[in-house]
Amino acid sequence: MPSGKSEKLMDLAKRRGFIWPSFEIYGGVGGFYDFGPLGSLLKNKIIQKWREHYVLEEGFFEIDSPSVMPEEVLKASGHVDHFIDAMVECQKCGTALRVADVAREATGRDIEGMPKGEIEQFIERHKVRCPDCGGVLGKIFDFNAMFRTTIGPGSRKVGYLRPETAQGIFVDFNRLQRYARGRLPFGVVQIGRGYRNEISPRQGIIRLREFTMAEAEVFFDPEDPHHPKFKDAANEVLRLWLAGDQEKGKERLTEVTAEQAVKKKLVCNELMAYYLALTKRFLLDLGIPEGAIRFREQTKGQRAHYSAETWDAEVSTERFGWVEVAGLAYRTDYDLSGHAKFSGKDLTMFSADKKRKVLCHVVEPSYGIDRPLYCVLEHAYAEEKKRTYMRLKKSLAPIDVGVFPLLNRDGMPEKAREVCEKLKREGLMAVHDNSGSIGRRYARADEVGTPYCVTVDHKTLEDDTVTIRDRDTMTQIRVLVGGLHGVLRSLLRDEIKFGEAGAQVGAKRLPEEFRRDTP
RNA sequence: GCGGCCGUGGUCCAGCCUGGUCUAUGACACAGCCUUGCCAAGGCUGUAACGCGGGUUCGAAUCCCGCCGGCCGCACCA
Repeated sequence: MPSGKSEKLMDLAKRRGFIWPSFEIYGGVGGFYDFGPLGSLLKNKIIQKWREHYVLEEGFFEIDSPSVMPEEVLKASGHVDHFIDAMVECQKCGTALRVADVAREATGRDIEGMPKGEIEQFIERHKVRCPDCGGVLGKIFDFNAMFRTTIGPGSRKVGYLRPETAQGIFVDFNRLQRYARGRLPFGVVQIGRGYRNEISPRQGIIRLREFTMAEAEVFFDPEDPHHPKFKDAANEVLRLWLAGDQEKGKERLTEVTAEQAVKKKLVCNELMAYYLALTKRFLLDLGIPEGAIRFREQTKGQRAHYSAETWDAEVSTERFGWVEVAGLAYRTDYDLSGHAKFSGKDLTMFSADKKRKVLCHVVEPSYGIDRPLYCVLEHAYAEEKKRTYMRLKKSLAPIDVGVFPLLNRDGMPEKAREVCEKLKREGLMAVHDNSGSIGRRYARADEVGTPYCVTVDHKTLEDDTVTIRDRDTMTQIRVLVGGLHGVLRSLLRDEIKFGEAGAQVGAKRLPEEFRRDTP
């Protein structure tokens, strides 16, 4: 058995079908992971929560655009030119190396960001050779981290797998702004896969070559960066790690409310502050504890080519330290201007309020889905004495309820199966399990975070009641089968307290108040 | 991509140095049956592995090479 907590978590995740290495029978490929049956359910629930915040609450428009994009789009977005590393190939042994690495190893100097021509001179002047075989280095070439492909037969039409879903939104801007009917700000979201051909992926599910992202582009008038519901978020406390403090090597966090952050100009505008607050709420909603959340301002050198200010939402993990789970970037008019220039189309918008044309600016809250999923698993993982269980939020648990017979005889298995089928028909994710002992079945359910277990026992056969066991407290209540679905539903939605949802187990008769079929 | 370590059933591991009774050890997990009146109990039975490819050898889990993958450090992470 593995010893560390994170090893045991990963063991559980693999064993029980949350996360698997992809293409395993062929030895696997780095940077790719499969979600197993439980992982898929969990991932979908996380996405569902995100939709609740951004599509329902914020009223943003969700679109779904292709993963393969023609070259022009990514030229305009700057990805073809900026999403790159300068590489050099050894003329003798043929290995490709990052120029900046070779140069640093050989000369101790950092040439990051140096123009291509100068790099070649630099290599020449310092006689930098291949660190593997000592061979002469060839021409500098760019390694673009996008996966390249061709569209249609032949190789004339170049395409790329999108590195972010955002560009699919920007290129639809004209149709979207018409859909928004002149109202600003408005937001558009897209949930989908993005692709980045990492040179060397590491850290399991944290650095993937193909991953799911949920991105929101909030379009606004740069002269009016207000959020209509800002007061709802104004008092949310944000823990900020300012760029200035990072540059000075200070670990200090600044705690301010969203409102203060704007007033003190720690954050560029009200919209940014609002979405920082919303991001915090989303993470809390996933069950990440408040103390494990912070916002780190990217320093100038860390920021993407399109960004004027970026905040990373980070979650503290045992295994990987602080993990970036979302990036909130002030993209200004970079993308719309770029696409306007490259396409020749007018991408301004007529503001119904201001009665004038506006070139929108963009604040982009962009979330990974895979990383938060890992964080959720790690924070939910709990060990108590001999018990291992996932303290997942009820609304995130892949399985809602397990249904077991107490014993495998006297018609209990049949009855349990019948109850399980009924719950499934009512729309609950219910699973039946009758192998091993009752204790083992509870343990199996605990391990994957199933919040409730229903047990059919002898009393069920007499009075049609079953017990419901609570995952976290291991206590039980007894309810009528007829009202079971309603009780479970209310429990799962946190509408009633467990102890008040049914009769105490051990009571000789079900008290009157619980003798009704629908609570 | 570099340097170091590593890769045996679902999981964790023994065996490797010192090739051969290895038709591969153990534990846990899983499936079936028995048992079982509520928290991983017990009994029996069963499924199941030497990362991939090449080489050395009469013979390779074991020695050598390449590839793939993993972990740690460096770098990268728009």
